Amino acid sequence: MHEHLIKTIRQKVNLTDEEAATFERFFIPRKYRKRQYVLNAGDKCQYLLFVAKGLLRSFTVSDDGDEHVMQFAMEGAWITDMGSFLSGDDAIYNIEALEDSELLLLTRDGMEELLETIANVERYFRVLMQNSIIALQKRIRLTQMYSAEEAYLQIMELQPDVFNRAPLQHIASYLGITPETLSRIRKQVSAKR
Amino acid sequence: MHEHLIKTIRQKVNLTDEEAATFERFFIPRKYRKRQYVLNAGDKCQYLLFVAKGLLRSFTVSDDGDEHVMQFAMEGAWITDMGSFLSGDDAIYNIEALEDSELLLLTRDGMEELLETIANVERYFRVLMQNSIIALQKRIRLTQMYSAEEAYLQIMELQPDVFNRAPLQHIASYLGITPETLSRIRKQVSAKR
DNA sequence: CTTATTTGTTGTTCTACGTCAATCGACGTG
DNA sequence: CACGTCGATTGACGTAGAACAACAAATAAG
Repeated sequence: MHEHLIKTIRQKVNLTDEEAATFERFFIPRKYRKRQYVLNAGDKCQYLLFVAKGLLRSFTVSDDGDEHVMQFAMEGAWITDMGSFLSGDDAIYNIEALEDSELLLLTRDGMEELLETIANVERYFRVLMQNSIIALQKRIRLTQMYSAEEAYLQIMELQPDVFNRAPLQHIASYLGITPETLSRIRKQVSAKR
Repeated sequence: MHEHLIKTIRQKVNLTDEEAATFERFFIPRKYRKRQYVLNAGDKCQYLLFVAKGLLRSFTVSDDGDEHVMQFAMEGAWITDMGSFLSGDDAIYNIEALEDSELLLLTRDGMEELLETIANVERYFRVLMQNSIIALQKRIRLTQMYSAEEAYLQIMELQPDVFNRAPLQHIASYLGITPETLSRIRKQVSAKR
């Protein structure tokens, strides 16, 4: 279960075998069933999560009860409530397993210790964060410049691996549209070809 | 002009006076006039920019010629085309001075050298990136869960310093609405009180 | 001070998407 | 196997915001 983690890290920075072994030790493996919540908004987010297997979503719930998906995370991805994890504030996001999933959990203390123990870890996380920023900006442009249909076509073309696994209602939420609208878009798209 | 930079860094990590002096030396001070472009989409983005004074915007231009604002940056903020700066790809963003501005420019090589020379720099940038992620996620939720009017009211309440300085057309673009719609929203809002 | 240019406002019309409600199918559970 | 629940689809109708066009106000330029 940890091999995936090490392989992912080594795509961005070098780790000696010894370092890799140390690194692994800080992660708590845990399994979640489909529909199980990994984090509830309002709680403190205690972990940074690495997805070894499965699919998760993070989302907020607005006053009127509507859900708004922030992120999907599949194998090899990280997910957390960054604000809560880093600052100890109450979490604003919920995190839910959309499939049976295997996660590797890193606590705040664990992370701090890792950053101090292994030189390249600080660099790894910086690079990881940079890539997240690029992805988030891309996502902002997606809804800012494209119609719902165009945005839908783009994500399906560029990230089919995630979005073919996610339920339609959550894809709609991710795009900021209703399930009804997404359903109509899909109908139109399939009619066109 | 560099004092602001050092003060900003020291809000997040410790630097000895010696380190601070070294740090400063890597930054190229440069002034830009209002309306001047700091970066043109299509060029390589050579610098990470620290705003010592003034106000900038980064934005993309879509095929139909519409502009889409990604970010405003005022004193104390950083701005760049992250993808281009880090990977050497062509820039997709333009960066323009909205006021006469004083910037401190850091090259890619300069950044690498700084990361190697001063221990806490790596940490500083990681923390900076983390905060950017939190801010970007907040921004995504802004348009995902709120109406244009609510979103407008929120940014004006939460970041009045930036948004009271930025031209309305660019605020509209940031929110993903037309200038006409923003104008009507403002009229309604002011009528309500 | 006068004229251009840019930026913001207002009115009218149009459309993409939302809302509400009903239906159908796929699962999961007793 | 019947029933309840949940997810997706479809239809009818409503609305926020876009598009287009004209105008006003503010800035810049001569």
